[in-house]
Amino acid sequence: MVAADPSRYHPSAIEAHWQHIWEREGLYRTPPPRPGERTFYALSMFPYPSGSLHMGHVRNYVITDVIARMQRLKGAAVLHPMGWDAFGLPAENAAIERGVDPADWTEANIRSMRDQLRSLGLSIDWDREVTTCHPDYYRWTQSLFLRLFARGLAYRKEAAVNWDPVDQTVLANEQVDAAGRSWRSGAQVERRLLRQWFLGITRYADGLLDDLERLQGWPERVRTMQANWIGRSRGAEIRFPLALPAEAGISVFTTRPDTLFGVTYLVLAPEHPMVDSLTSTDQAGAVEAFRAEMARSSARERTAEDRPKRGVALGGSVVHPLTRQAVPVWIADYVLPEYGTGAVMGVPAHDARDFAFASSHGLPVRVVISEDGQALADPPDGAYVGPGVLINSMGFDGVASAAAGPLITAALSAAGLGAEKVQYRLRDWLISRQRYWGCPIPIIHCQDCGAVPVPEEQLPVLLPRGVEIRARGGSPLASLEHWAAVDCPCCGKAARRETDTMDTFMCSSWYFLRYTDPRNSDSAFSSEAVNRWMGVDQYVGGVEHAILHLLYSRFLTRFLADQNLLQVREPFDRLLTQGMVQAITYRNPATRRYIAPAAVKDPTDPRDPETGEPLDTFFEKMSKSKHNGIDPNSVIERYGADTARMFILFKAPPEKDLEWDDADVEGQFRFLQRLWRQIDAFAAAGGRLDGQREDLAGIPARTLSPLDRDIRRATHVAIKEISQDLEDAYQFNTAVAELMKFSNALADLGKAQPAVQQEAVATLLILLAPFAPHLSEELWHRLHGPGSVHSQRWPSLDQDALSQDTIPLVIQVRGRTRGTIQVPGNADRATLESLALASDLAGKWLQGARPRRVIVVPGRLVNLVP
RNA sequence: GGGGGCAUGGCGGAAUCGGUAGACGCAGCGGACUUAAAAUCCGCAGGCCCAUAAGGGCUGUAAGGGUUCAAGUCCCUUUGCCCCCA
Repeated sequence: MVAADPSRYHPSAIEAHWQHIWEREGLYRTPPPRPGERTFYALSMFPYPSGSLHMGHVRNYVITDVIARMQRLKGAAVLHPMGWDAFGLPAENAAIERGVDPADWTEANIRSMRDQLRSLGLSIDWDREVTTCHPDYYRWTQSLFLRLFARGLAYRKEAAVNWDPVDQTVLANEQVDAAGRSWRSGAQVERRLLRQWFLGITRYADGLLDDLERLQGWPERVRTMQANWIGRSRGAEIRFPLALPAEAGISVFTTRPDTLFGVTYLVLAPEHPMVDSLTSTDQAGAVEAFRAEMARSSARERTAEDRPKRGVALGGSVVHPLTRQAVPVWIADYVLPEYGTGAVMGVPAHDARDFAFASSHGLPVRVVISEDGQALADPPDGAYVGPGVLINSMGFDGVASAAAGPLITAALSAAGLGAEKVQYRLRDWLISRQRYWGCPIPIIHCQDCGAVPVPEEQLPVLLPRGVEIRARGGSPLASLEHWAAVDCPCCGKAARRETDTMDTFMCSSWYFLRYTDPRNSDSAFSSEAVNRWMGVDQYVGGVEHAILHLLYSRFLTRFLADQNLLQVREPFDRLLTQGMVQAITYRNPATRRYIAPAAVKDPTDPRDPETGEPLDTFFEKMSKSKHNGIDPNSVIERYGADTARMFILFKAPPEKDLEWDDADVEGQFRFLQRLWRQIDAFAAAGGRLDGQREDLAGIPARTLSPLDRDIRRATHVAIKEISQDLEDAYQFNTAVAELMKFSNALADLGKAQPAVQQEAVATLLILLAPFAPHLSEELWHRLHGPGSVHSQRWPSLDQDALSQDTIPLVIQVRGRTRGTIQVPGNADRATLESLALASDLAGKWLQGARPRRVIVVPGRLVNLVP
């Protein structure tokens, strides 16, 4: 308890006080769950330690904290940890720009962010903190890599990769945006051929796709996004031989084998190995020039749909597998080497992209499907992609297109020129990064033995300290001879370490497993601990991780389950994707410059402080460039963490975007002050929460005075509504509204009998505890409540307390509401009908007519239909 | 282009299985307290219309249509916005 000025609410005084006490007493240390005890794993996506907490973090962690606190009150053993996604480029960029050591920079950021997190009053067990850049963590990331390597799921291959010329590193496809720019540096990404490490996620594609259906606790749209990303399509692989009956040829994948007879050309990726042998001498120059140009542009650029499809004929041709006619071969920008077989068959009549390509290059269009089976009189003016009946297709004419695919595939199969095939959009996961500040890949390259794993007992392969990091020139580790030079663990000869580090998504794809057993030095986690806590009951984070982080985590969880290292195959049972925190933004429409809100004098008529021009206003995600960021520290300093928490929860439902509004923050602060005064008045009148409390549940509601009964009803309505709001869909906004209603209903609290007062106040403080943990704890102690408010039991609902002698009944006439009458709360249908018919409202609106039909909804309404 | 979602007062948002639309809050207005202001407390409040008033009527959930005793909620069409994939 804090002494100063007891009648006023001073959050700054009480919050630090209670944070200190909770920590000292270990209130939030995860209890070892007893046998049979219900466990609950509440997890927030751990942050990158950038050094400053922003409002998006606050929203994320407050949501998870409310859930964790509520589960504790409901008697569960709760795991609610926090950690740091601590490898990554910003630390390295800081090293380049300011010469600081990435490790020092990261540690300092973690310290300051940890302090900021503490000031929010989160019920986190800090003893379980996990930091991915610490050797005692990344030792196990390396071990995980070696497990994958041992099963052939980590492998090296030469690949055309996305090269970021600014950050001097390779990027995964997912890290390149639609405009072909790096997600981090914003640079135009180039394509290069490099030998890189990959993880075989495609081997798990079917399982990852099929099990999405079972993730009923995930938002539909996240599951859809993952399904699209995996992109399974069924079709056929078809071989176009160079000549018959020759063996060799070009294989294509198509989802439309039914259009095979419409093929008028073939297109290869410029990088396809067959390009040289199919290029005629007179086309050699044009082909070479085109390939050189393609090497400079990214995959996204090449396939962008709004630009013309460019290509060059090679001069050579292949043979159609069924018609045996010659098919000319082209190369074009829109075919990518790593996609399918790197070659597609061109069917301009039935594919929009092929039609566009054929039109601009004068290639013939051959219609083989028509809606009614009749041949078309005129050449089509666009591709027909719908179903129909085959024409011009040799023996397949008249067959429905849906049935034709398997028939044609079977014919090809018989000829040894094709087979059914399932194709995925998902690629294997490229994890090599030519950077310093990441987890070293524990591999040694030996002239004789090849890629040799570092023996498990030699892990971790420590990241060397004191390394000079330059802006350009690839991996800093590669030039570190004393580090890279080692003996081969197999043959003992001089060998060289792998100098690439891992994609940080690798580190963040298993951290939730480490939390269950964070200090284990013998293994990544014990099976006992991991199986006791996994899967995560509630995962909370931003929707920006809907694809990558969540898919990678699912993949590694499945892999470890296959290794019998854990029992669950899916890591996250329920997922909540919280909306962005937005703030008001001002922009001068003429200059397109953003104006800081502080510089705008009159928000009702916002004008440019320099020119006086009127400004556009809208809500956008907080960011430095838009000058609209709100610093959580300043909000906490001014109003306290409890107000910030309440505001964020109340202002919008958790999955929707939230518009920051200072006036609403103020309003929330006022509510907490009002609550404080309310409880203070109760205390001043001698109210306490210690000692034996009378059990009101046994006393029938009708024996209480009307006021006692009203207050009890408000108490139990609050229990019912708030429990419901926190049960299935997390509706924190309406839960806070119910707390306000409850408080408003206690205006005459002091006139109620002591037992009713005590029940109301204790209930109010316990229901409030997950939302405003400091305020509720302080008031609980002022009233001499036993122990901590956070160690109480969630109040249980007394149905009888909700009962009312009379309730309003809506009278409708012909479905239109005409008013209400008071009826006994327990009246049956017949009584309700006769009361409704006898009412003044019925008399007025029916004017003596007898209703033809009467609909009675007990407890709600009676509808009279004349 | 394909897939998914959303649209409710001046604003953020409520509304269980179709059953009094606008809970709760912000902003606003009126009153009390005060020398005054702030703070606090009490009250009003979707729109339009009638009435001196008490009160009453009509209308209203992007637009249009449908199902139903009853539609913000279900179905169809249109428009606008957002997200994902191309």
